[in-house]
Amino acid sequence: MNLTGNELLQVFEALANPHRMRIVSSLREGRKYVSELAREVRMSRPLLYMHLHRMEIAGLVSARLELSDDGKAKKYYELTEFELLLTPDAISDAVRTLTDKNAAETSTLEEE
Amino acid sequence: MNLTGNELLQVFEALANPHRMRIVSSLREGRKYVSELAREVRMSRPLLYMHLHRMEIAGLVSARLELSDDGKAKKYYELTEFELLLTPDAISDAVRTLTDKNAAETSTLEEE
DNA sequence: TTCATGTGTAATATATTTATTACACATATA
DNA sequence: TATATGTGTAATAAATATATTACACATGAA
Repeated sequence: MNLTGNELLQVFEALANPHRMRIVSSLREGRKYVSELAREVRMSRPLLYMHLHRMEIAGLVSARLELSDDGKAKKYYELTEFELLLTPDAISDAVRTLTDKNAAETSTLEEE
Repeated sequence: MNLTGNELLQVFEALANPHRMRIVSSLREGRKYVSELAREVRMSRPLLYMHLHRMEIAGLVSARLELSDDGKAKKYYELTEFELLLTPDAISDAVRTLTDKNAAETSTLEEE
């Protein structure tokens, strides 16, 4: 798994929160839908959404909306299997591809 | 290296910032004193202090105040050699020792 | 004495993250 | 129809993190 500086930063940001660490732990048992997970980690659904979005952007989890037998739509979140070795060297390498701003645009033009 | 949940969280928090990632990268070249490092990473000294403190608490760096030949006191910061494998399992394990608050007190009494 | 170089911190402003509240909409069942 | 269960989001409040400014104090050299 070779991440750019910005990607690695997003992973750190995604993990730098106790709730999100617990979410990782909970999802390790298997995929769960949002309301289900919200009950488990004792969190309001809107708040959980926010946390899941951050984790999704970082690539830690992925989502999939399904229609269950009882007709309810359920959004299942699943854990990404990741494995990265964290060392000063690994971070230094990543820093070389770390841009100042997490600029949204993938523009060809680089600003001063 | 076996960290508790709270310790691991602090490491994530310490790394979840582009400046601090750059500091790790810079210190990998060798120890540096604060003003020197501030010039390298182009940051004001008070701000750098703040970042270094966070990293120090997380155990990523260590400091040592020395008296240099020219009589100036210089505070040298050095990188800790760390190596941790980041996987869902590792995080889950750590979560078991993750307390709700980063409570300062190491009290025997546990609050409800 | 003044200047350039260090350390150290308090007070404050700004920005970002985290959390809550209040909605809208859908399906199945009592 | 009312209730319980889902999804999804906008607006706002509260808490933290980040950044700046302004200090005090010290040493050596010009």
